[in-house]
Amino acid sequence: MFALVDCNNFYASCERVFQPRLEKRPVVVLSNNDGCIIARSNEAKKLGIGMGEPFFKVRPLIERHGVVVRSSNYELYGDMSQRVMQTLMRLTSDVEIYSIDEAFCDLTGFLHLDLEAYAWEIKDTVKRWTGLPVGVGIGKTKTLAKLANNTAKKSDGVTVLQTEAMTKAILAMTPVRDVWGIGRQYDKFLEKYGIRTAYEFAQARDSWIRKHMHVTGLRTAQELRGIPCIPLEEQPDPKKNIAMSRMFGRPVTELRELEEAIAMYATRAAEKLRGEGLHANNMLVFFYTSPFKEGFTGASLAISLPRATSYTPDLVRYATAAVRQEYRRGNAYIKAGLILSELTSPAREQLTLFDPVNDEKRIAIMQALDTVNRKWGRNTLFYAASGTQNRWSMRRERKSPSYTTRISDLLKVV
DNA sequence: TCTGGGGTCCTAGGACCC
DNA sequence: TCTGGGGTCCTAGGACCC
Repeated sequence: MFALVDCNNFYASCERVFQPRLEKRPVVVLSNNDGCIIARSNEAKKLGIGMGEPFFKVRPLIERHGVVVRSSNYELYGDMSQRVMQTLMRLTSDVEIYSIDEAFCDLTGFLHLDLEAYAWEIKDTVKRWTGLPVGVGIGKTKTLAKLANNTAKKSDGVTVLQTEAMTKAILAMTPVRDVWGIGRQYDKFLEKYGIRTAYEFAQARDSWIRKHMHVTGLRTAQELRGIPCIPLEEQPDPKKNIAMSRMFGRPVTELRELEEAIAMYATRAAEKLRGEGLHANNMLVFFYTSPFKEGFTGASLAISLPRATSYTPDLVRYATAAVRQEYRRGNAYIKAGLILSELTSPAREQLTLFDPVNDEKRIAIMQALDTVNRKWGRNTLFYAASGTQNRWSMRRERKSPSYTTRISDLLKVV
């Protein structure tokens, strides 16, 4: 048996923990650059504010109903997420952190318990220790636990798929697009063949599913039938890509600003890379103008690095060179970014024959840099290439304080 | 005027090898 | 009458997830 624990309206709920006056009020959280709606409290959902909708489109509705709007505050959400995960690890043994607001638990060692009571204990404890509401779904496979969690959200917060009959009943009630692994395209496809519910999908012929939806689709069907195909993964696999991209706060036309931005993204990506203990062999640099406007254009350049590296100055140099090569005067760029790929572990890399590089010195410099920035905050030390003004940086006009991660933002009780 | 960011897996098809 | 068989590696693109 697996449990899926999922925080309700996670970002919106995080905002509420430290501002209880937002309780019962509609709250939404915006994406980076204050562009789209990415989280909504139940009250906001009821008003008809859709997930992913551009802020400017729903703005009249939001103002009419006095909806509370927040820019996203990942410092806060990341820290609250850790608290939830730590709580779960105290309550059960095997936990897979699936996303910032969700975790799977393997309940193999807990089958002697009353699972429903146990689910309630998880829910109540997380609420008490972190202030966040969660839903708990339990089923024979991860896909069924997900499904149960879906149901839990609509009822009182806990659903356990104990018996075959109950599982079947819930499958028959669930639209197939709500199944984990079935997205918009497959939903459309399945509808053509008259498959509308999770139950109907689970009944489809294996060879037919395999042919049209490949092995992943077949796995999903098997899981719905109660046959586990997707194991719990406690240790995350090493990352295969590290990306860093942002929309600009306003269009960028100057080469120098574009270079600054990409230098900053390269710096941040290099930090992530070192955090994973990996080196990159490949870099993709891209930037483009607005796809919503006439004359949409952009550039992307893949660079095969001559030597695997996580050394910030190297990455900054290649990234800015790519920008200089592909930049075209007269374009108003709205977004830029880079992706590091072919990540390898330094221990098993091939050195080039004539390698003039003093690795020890470079490693020591990066360690010092990371240590200072960890202790004193991001960008305490930074490369001049990323500029000092950053007029292009993203908008975050309605951000709440970093209550749990900055001493200056601590909540004051007066 | 204003439309997010970061990931994974799978397959088909081409290039190439013996 | 009618062009072998069996592989690997790589990439682009499509699907999905949160």
